[in-house]
Amino acid sequence: MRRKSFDDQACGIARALEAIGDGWGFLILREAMFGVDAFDGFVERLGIPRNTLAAKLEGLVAHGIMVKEPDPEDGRRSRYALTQAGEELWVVLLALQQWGNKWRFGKKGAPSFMADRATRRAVSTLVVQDKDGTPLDLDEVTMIPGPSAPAALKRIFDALPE
Amino acid sequence: MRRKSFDDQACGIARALEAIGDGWGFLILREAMFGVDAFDGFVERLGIPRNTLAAKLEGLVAHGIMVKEPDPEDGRRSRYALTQAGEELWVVLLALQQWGNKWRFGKKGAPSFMADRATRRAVSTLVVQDKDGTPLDLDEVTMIPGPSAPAALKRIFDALPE
DNA sequence: TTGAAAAGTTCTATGATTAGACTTATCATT
DNA sequence: AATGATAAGTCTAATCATAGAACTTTTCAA
Repeated sequence: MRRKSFDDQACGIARALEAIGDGWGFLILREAMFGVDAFDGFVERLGIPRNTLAAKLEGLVAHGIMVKEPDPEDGRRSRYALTQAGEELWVVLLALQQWGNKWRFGKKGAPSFMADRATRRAVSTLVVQDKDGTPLDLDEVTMIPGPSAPAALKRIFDALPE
Repeated sequence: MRRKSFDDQACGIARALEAIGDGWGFLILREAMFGVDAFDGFVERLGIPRNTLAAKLEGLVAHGIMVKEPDPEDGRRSRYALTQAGEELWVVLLALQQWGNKWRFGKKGAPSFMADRATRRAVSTLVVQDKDGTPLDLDEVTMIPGPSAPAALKRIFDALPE
């Protein structure tokens, strides 16, 4: 059955996930951020089935994360590029990578990481902080309704445990 | 058909996605981070089918992101709690939320956001920076093979365009 | 002109997801 | 002690998405 839509949820996380699609979406973005822009490029790098890729790219374009344009130098090609919104997703990918590199490779350590192109030093670890720059822990943070939140949502947040 | 595994990919992003599972995985984590710890709690908050939830929770536990333990005060209940690894995923959720809040709610603005529990001010926007604290842009960053990278992977990185 | 490359589309088999009814064990109430 | 309600799943059926591979169409290069 069709997967339930996350988009109705009044939550940026759900909306972001709806736009990206699924795991393939993240991996397509990863490749796009590091140079791939051709259909067959994604197929080769990811091993994704062609029909699946076509559907995922269509979704990313529909959600304004990528744009599709004909290659001016080769009429056979299409080029897929990140929009501004798409580029800004690199923070999400970095967060995923830092977590995966820390927790999913044992003592061998990570086989790859993002680094400053100039110095070739790893990008620094993301930290969550206060407006004043004080680092925050998960238990110091809560979810708060914004100005546009419907009353029902506010009640939910008031009822939050912990 | 069974979705292709991302786990073989020598990349922290793919490994993280494999562990989290899919969109439901992220949403389950979101709820777990803000107080939900019971099976029915997830069902009610997410509207997720019970069998799907059972499968997702099993996956999260198997990957060391959550733990399942009997409730000492009520023999009917199980409690699902985040492990250290699971808690550290909140950076990923925050990145997703900040992106979704910025790009997916139009001019209405976001209906909810993460805030400092004490001051009730929004957590500050995540910034990618250099080891020295200099902010970095996507085009100043590249993917680099780590010490444990197999030779084949190093060749791939050498061949990276841009 | 012939062949290869690029970007999809089409096809089939199979696994995954959904919704809702059902089961089992435990708790609370009479 | 019996009854009903809760909690956490399991089971079943229909529907959907995915994988894998072959196929089509357009464009380029030799």
